[in-house]
Amino acid sequence: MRIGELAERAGTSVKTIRYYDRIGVLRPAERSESGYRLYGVDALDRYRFVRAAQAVGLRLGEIREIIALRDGGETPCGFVVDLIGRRAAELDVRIAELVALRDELRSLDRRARRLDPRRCDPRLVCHVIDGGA
Amino acid sequence: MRIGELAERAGTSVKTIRYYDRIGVLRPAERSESGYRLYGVDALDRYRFVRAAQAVGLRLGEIREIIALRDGGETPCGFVVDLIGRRAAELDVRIAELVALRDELRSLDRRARRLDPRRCDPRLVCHVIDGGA
DNA sequence: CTTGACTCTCCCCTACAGGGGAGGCTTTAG
DNA sequence: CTAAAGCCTCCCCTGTAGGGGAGAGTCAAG
Repeated sequence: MRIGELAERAGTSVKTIRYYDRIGVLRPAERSESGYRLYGVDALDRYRFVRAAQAVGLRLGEIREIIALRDGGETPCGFVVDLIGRRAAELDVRIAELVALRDELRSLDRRARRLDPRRCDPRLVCHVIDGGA
Repeated sequence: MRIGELAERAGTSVKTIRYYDRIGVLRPAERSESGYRLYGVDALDRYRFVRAAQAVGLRLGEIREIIALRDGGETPCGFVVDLIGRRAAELDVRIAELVALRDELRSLDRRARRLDPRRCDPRLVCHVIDGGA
C-alpha cells in the first residue's frame, strides 16, 4: 500500500508517516520504480507500536533504538524495562517540582489577596512577586 | 553602568541582558553616543523581579505584560493574581496527567518483569508495550 | 599609538514532533 | 488525452530562553 492509504488507515497524516521514515521508526518495505513508498500490512502494527510507545512517554529517538534492537534480531525487552524505569523516576522528580511550584503559586495567591494594590512599590514592579530586593 | 557590569552584578550573562532588552522586559535607561546600553542601579531590582517571576513559572512574555502595565502607570497586581491563579490551575491538570503517566509506567514495569522475553512477538517489536494489535 | 577588553548588530543553532507550501513527477479515472 | 489526485524532495516555520560566533566599532591603560 502507498503512503496515503497507510496514513488514512492509521488515522494520521502523510507528513507524519514520511517523518517516521526519515527518522527511522517506520521505513517502507520498498520503493516503487517511480520512488513511491510502499508499505506492507505490518506497517500498521508498527505504527500502532510507535504510538503506544509515545503514549507512555517515550520519545521517537528512544523508540527508534528499541526498533533497531528488534530489527537487529535482539529482544529489546530489557532495554525497554530500563527505559520505562528511568522515565518513571524522572517523572517522580518532575512531579515533585511541579507540586512545589503549584503550592507556591497557591500561597502567593492567598497572600496577594491580603495585600493592598495601592501600596505596591513601583520599583518592585509588583509586590505580589518579590524579587528579594 | 554598562551591560557587562550589570550582567556580572546580576550573576548572569551579557547575552541574557541583551535578550531581555530585545523582548522588552529590561530596557536600558539610555544609550551612550556610541550606542552602548547604559543602565541605572534600578536595573538590578528589575532584573531580580524578572527572575523571581520566572521562578514562579511565568514566561517572559507574561512578565513583559506585567512590566508594561507598571510602566504604563497601573498597578499590575490584579493581572498578576489572575495569571498565577490560572497557572496554578494549569499545573493541577498537568500534574494529574504526569501522575497518571507515571502510574502507568510503574504498572508496565511490574508487568514486564513477569513476562518472558523469549515469547516476545517480533511483529509487535516488544510485548512490554502493546500497540493493541 | 597600540593592544586588549568591551560592546554593537546580525545571523544561525538547540530540542520536539511534525505542519505548510513550492515546484515537479506519476498514476488513475473519465 | 486530459485533468485531478497523489506522490516526491527540499526548505522554512512553530515555541522557549537564550548560546555561539562573525565582523566591526569603542574605550581605557601602558
